[in-house]
Amino acid sequence: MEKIKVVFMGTPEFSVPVLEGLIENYQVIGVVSQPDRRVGRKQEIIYSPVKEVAIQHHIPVFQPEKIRKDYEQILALEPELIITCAYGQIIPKAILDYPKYGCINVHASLLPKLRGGAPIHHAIMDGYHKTGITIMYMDEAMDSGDIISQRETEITDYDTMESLHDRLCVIGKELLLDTLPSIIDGTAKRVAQKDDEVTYAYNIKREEEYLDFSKTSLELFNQIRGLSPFPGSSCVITDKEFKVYMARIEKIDTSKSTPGQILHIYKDGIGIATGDYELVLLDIKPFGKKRMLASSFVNGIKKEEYIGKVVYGTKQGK
RNA sequence: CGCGGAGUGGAGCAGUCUGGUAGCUCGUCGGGCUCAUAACCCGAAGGUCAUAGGUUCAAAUCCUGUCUCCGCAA
Repeated sequence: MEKIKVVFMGTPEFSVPVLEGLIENYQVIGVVSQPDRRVGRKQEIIYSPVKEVAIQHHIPVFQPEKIRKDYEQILALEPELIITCAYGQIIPKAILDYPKYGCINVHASLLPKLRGGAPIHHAIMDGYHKTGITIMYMDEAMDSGDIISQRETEITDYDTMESLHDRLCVIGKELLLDTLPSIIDGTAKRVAQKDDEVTYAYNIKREEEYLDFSKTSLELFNQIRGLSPFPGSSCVITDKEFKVYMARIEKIDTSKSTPGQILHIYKDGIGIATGDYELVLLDIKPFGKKRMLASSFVNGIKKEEYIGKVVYGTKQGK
């Protein structure tokens, strides 16, 4: 049997297992990824993870600045099937209508929940207890097309954005490979999304990283885990900026304390008052330093200089 | 050359301004106490102070170059 000609569109690490799965089983004739950006302190050009994989397999890479206008090269490949996964741009109708077997998207949530660019972060931040992968037909809006298949995974208290990401990208690969045969032979189901159940998961904005200690300990706990390790949650302790990557909740009523006040220096972390219970920061990165366990950080400080001080979300928080 | 921070025993820090004996909190190892312990007591090991050069009687400390790590901005 001749292999179907597939074009893959994706950018970050999340898309890599999906692409690799396609390369093993289908004929990937082209890869589309976001344009190279200058990254880091030295403004070096780093290729996207998807582009790296494509180069390794000698697959042509296309990086249009705006695919809405610049898509002729992609159609010229004559793809029979297009798979997208965290590509980062809206695909124009001219592309959607072209392939014989359609344009299929792999999305990291149980649609119609969490439409948008940061479904993994938001699944944890917004307190979801389960999430998953959706395979769907694309339409011209964001993540709103008909659903073909879904697969769930539980979110535990130990999950971070990183652990959930790593699990979901494997599920995404498996579910896509399990689903594609039915798409190709025309037996795939096609279920419209329920409009009244839609929620959104927009890309994380800078201000969503700041920790507001007047919130509840659970909200803060979810925020920290949902942003760990990237981009991380931020706060300011004794005038120095910190990133926070993990915390735990200590069941001490702190509703009468000033939110953000440091109540205890524990052996494993820094105990801070929130809107309800104490939140203990466990895994942090002080300004200019490497990421470290809070137990290590605590070894290097004079406790009496910290206890009683108030922690803010930003320097402007004062 | 976009802006800024940092490199000191295994970990986290102080010491640097004002040059003069390598310090603190942990960890590790040995011993003690204890029914027991992540608790407590006693003791020990472990550091070319990122790196190269310069100034000096003397450099972790002052000057210059280099490397590495980190935050911001993009």
